[in-house]
Amino acid sequence: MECKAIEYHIILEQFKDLLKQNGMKYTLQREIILKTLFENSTHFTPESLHRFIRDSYPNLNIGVATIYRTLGLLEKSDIISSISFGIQGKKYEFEQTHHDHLICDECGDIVEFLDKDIEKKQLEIAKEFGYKIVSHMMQIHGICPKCQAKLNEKE
Amino acid sequence: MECKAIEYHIILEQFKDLLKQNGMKYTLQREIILKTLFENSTHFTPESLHRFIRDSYPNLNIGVATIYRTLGLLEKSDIISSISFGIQGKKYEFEQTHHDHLICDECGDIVEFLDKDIEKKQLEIAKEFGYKIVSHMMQIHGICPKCQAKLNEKE
DNA sequence: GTCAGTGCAAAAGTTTTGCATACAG
DNA sequence: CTGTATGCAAAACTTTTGCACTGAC
Repeated sequence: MECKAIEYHIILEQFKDLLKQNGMKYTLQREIILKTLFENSTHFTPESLHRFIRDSYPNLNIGVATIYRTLGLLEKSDIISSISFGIQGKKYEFEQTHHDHLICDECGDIVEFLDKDIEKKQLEIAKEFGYKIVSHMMQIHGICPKCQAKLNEKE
Repeated sequence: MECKAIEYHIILEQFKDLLKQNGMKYTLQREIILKTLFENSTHFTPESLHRFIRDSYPNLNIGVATIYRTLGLLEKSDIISSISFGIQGKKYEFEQTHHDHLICDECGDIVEFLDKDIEKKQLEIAKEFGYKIVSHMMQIHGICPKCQAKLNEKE
């Protein structure tokens, strides 16, 4: 917790600097969106993030447009990243160290993981085709243990 | 070429059988959609596929709804598969043997590849978390050699 | 003939844009 | 004060649905 709090201030300062450098303004809406993404390891869709913030800050009355605009800004600044999880649509998450996703197709549960061998292989493949790597992502879709149990019960 | 022609008939027969088995009908629209996806290794969005077919068969007058309905049907039947390529949206391709994608973020070019070591690792990871694997996918985003050259010229 | 499939158009979602107002710098 | 950011509502897209009609079986 302590650790996270410190990190957050660093992130916030970086964000403020970035805004200042680009002649942009630091606003309560932008901070709340950043904070919400930082504090919740959930993967938000623009719509779910909007709902979550409306519920958490009933007095704020934040608009959808602001959500979309800020998500775009944060993503372009590499502070958050987005991935499309198939039928669940595009989701955003705070950009921590890179990791991949294991997704349950039944309940939508998401496990994050990182495998060094795979990371290394990816670099090799990009090199082989002469590509300059920008990012990479991997998703494994499956059924989580809980849902497997549930499905077995039904039979 | 010869080889592809033979394969296509096999696929078409399988598709017809599948339709018959489920009390569904074999229609010209369905065949043309299947054929177009089979013959073009391009990754189509519903919209680009619609446009392509309208252009290729001006007399057919196929509706968007049919495109969406048929893509859904073909995907559910594991004849084609869909992936979301970030900003480029959801795209469909003929389901060949499994492979992954290397995508140029500049020009949208897509290279397909397969790496056995990564495939093996994915199975191990799923197992580790108790997931029953359904599918998996990997995307490496980068800049292709051509675009790298173009970008260098500009400077 | 029967019933699933189609095209069309309307509806439902999702994301973007224009504009007057609010508010950070 | 100035000009960027916001909320709102309209617009632009994308995808789904309802329905009368067509066409496969």
